[in-house]
Amino acid sequence: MDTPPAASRLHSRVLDELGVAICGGTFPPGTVLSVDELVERCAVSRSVVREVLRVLAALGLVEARRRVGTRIRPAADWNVFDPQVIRWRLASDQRLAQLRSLTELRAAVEPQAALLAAQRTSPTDAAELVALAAKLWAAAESGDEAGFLAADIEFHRRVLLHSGNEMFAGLHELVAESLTGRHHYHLMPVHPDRRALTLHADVAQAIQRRDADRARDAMTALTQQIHDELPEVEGRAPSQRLGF
Amino acid sequence: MDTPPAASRLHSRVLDELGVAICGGTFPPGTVLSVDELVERCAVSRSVVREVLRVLAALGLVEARRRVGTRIRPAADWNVFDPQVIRWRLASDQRLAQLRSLTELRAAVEPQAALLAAQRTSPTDAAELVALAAKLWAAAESGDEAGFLAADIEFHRRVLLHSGNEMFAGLHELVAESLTGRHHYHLMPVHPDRRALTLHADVAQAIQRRDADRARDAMTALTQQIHDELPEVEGRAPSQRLGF
DNA sequence: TAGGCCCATAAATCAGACGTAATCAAGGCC
DNA sequence: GGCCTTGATTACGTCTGATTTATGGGCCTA
Repeated sequence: MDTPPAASRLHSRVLDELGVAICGGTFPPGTVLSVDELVERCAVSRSVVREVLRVLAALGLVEARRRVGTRIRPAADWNVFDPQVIRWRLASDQRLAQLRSLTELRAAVEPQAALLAAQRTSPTDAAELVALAAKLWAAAESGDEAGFLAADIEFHRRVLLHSGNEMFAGLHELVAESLTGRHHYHLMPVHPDRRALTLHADVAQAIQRRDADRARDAMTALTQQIHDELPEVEGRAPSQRLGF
Repeated sequence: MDTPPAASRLHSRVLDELGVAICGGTFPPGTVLSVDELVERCAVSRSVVREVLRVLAALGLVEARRRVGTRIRPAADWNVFDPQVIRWRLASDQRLAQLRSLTELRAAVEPQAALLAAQRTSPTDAAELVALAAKLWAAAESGDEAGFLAADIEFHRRVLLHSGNEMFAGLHELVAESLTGRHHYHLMPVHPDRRALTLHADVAQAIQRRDADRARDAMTALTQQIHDELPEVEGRAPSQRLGF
């Protein structure tokens, strides 16, 4: 079984609780949390609280100082590339702004990844990419939403993995979270349009034919379209609660 | 004082020790480390070891399983965007490959960041960017290596920060580590050439004049040059020890 | 007012105990 | 003979109490 048994219950529960609270703004930067205080509030032992705080510190969310407590750090210091932090932020009322950031990053990274994949991937992997694009097309035509999302995630994931660059590859979870988030919050078109489907196929085909420039251009067009489809974020609107 | 007092001694010592060992290949993926074993080897208490392991688990370097121990995870699962992980990997014998990866990522991200900065940054910040490019030029002409490195880091950092995208901004540490690493391991040209200096100035000027496309193109040329200057990595050469 | 000393405080560390789940192997059943 | 059940074992997970350490702020002196 390759399923990691979902970490220890208490630790991950408290970690998630605090992560969501911090990223969601319940504890604004500057707030201090003491260990004893959290022991009471979360009804767990000091070990659990301390280990959670250590992890949060590693993610840049908090900073422990002797004699004062553990202070929430400003958002600029957070490790926004950590998948866990991304999830917490997507769960906050900043989700739209977060999705726009993620999409802008994708628009920068994925075209380059497609270019590199066209130069470096193996014939077998390229073939599987073409197959995935076809599967995506089929899922769209048959209205299989879940299948479409899964194939979409897998497609973009593979392009990143086949770029032959571990930094790009390390972004595959980020892209998956981004797509899942977009779907989960109903921020993507119900019926994926034909152009997007064509562009996915173009990317796959270009990679298979080693046409690096065309792969990059197709992916650029694709990510640009994804970006344009996101609803405008109106300044710092207090987010209309969607019921999630 | 804004200097975080360098974290607790034991914790950071053991964390760094294990991080370097794992990223350096001393413990290949699959190796299991038990808490008690580490307690002896590092001569610290269980709390310290457990907190360190929790952090390493959060960074994706290890995975704890009941009844078996804490196992090193394959490198593909590591959080390669964590600044600490980046440092550990730059300290390993994979440093050249790591620097190439970082540089390829920069080549994808920084041009887009420059484009966004040209659209979004304030006049004041743009002016400071131009000043920084000039300072860079001056440092190069007077042969001030340390000053050049500092100005270089600050220049690229600001472009990322002024992109108005927190994901790009979150990469500023990564770029700093990359530049520092390149310098520290003597992998950059001793005398920065005139073209790189010109391109820095071009980027700053284009941003100030809101010429987004020119800012992007200049940054593309710049990152491309940086990439081309890196020595070729010969397959999986066992790395000629440089004395560091 | 400036500078240095003292102390209360909360994190950092240590030590030991018990709970819990996953592994492995022995034994029985089909 | 092979598969399933079962129980002992093991190392992580959690809890608790004590002790050490560094530091922010108050207080005292010059």
